[in-house]
Amino acid sequence: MKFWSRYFIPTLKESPSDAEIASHKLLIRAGLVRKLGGGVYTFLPLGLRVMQKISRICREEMERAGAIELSMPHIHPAEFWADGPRWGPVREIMFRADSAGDGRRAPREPEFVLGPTHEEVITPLIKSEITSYRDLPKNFFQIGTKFRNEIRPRYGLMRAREFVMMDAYSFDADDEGAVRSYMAMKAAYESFFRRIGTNAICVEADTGVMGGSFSHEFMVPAEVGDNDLFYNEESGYAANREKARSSLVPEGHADAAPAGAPEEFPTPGVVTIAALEAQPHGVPADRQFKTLIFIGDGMPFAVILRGSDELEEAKLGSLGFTLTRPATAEEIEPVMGARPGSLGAVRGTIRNPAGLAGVFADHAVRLVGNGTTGANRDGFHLRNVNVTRDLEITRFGDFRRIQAGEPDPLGGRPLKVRRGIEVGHIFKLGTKYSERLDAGYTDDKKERHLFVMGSYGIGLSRTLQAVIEESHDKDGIVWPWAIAPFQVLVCLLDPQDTEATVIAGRLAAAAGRAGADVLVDDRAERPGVKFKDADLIGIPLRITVGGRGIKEGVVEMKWRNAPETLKIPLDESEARVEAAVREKA
RNA sequence: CGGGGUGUAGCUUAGCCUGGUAGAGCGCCUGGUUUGGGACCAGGAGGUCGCAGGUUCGAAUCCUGUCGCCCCGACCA
Repeated sequence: MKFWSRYFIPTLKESPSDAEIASHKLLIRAGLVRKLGGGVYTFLPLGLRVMQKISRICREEMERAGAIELSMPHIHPAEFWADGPRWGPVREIMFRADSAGDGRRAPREPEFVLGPTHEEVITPLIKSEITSYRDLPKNFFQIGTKFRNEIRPRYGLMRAREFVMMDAYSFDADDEGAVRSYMAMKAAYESFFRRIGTNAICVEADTGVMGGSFSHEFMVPAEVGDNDLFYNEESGYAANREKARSSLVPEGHADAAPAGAPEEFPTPGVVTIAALEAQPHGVPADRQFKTLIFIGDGMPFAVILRGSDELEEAKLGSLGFTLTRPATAEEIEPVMGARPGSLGAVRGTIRNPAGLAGVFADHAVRLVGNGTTGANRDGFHLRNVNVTRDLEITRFGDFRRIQAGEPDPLGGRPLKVRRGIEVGHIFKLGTKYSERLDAGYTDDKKERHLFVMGSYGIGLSRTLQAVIEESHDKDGIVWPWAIAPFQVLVCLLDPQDTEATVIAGRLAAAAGRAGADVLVDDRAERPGVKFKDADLIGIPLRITVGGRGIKEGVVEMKWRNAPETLKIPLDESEARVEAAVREKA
């Protein structure tokens, strides 16, 4: 039990000017956190209590799923990262942790870095500690601080430079085992998010810089989220934008009947889809082929889309290049024979086909019959172009950015879209890390195999804020019971009144006996101030003890998420409070 | 890192364009009146106007630089 007057809950009437979104304002106004610098926050007592509750539930669910807790260092010798597979892409977000030197010079290369995640630390550890199939599978997790020098920290804890994360790493003997570990984590995540009272949705996700074979994200729906998720409740399909597919091309689709042979026609100055759409040419965008050239690991390749579609660049990851970027006009011309705006993939028109690593077409281009594309000759296009007959396609794939309303890939129902906050991510890594670090075990036939790994993360501090974003009203936070910093607030309106103080003490004790964390507002403030603060900090159950009620022989019970105030006769009050708490807990 | 914005008391801010003694609200302290949804009255403390140069008789205000913070983009839990 805590007394407000002796505790520390610095609430604010006004939001600081640097807070933009509701949850960020409330974090600060309700006295949960204070900013130290950009993306760096102190957890005040109330915020810490919520973090601890979230962490505890997370720990319980991870342990229940068979994961084992450990704790790895926050500073890592830099060579652990230099030896790893992703030093390049990750180093720009890593903090270096060197000796400060003489203040003028710092070592050119970092000696230590602050851990942004721990694959590079745990894999060598397990490599040296686990050598036999008898010790597999294993799944290790930890809950602690991560450091990432985000290019742009934002929205309070939502994207911070220092944040609290649960990260877990599974090691299995084979792929089948790795899938089992992955599924166990997926179930643990679902249970965790449900228990803390958030409505996180699991979606198919892109693996990004982590690499690996497949992945899911857990998203809390919110307007301020920075990711679009496409879904259909009936089919159960859900994926984030980078991964979302739709089934635009019907099963058994055949090319349209050719209207004739491809025919070159002059299009001086026409270098955009829109220009070709306009008169005098009048070719609708969805009858055009869009030909984009990228460089993948140093080699140019082409991507073909419908003129009306946009490329989803993340989907190029499926091509297997480790690094892709758009090609420059200077790189394109020698290979294609023309500059951007006049490009195409019609057989025989590419100047140096051997110079291309491939021509990859989005499935949707198959819908284009007798289309128009660049002639690989500046100022000319080709009409009557048909996919199978005319285009030089290495293979089809999913490359386009999808739109809400398109048919979902499972049942063809319209996809809906909404914004979401990514709070958790699970990856099936496969052998990417174990291969690079040569981490493996010996099986019962004395043969050596690589560990098949998975890695799993939940942004716990981000989750805290996502819950606020999801659960607040105009007056303040509405905490779910399980993670509320206190579950019961006994609001003692007049702490000078001895009788009321005694009653408040008894009710607080009763709530505590029933298992609630209790806060007693014993401040010498006016009732209005106390009520406003109570709503702001969002304690689920408020018990008001005041002179007016006592005169009537009642105390009042009010749930934060319900409008009505219940009057409870004094002689029943302790039992009623206990019962209310037990029902929740 | 590119683009935009902003920096004045613990918080929210006015003043800046058009240079001339730095103002308000909230919060805080004292006294009084109040006391069931952010009370009222009176008094008070608190600011080298982010920092460094420059222009000027004189700079919060104009100029240059620099730093912090916020927003938009790529990235992420």
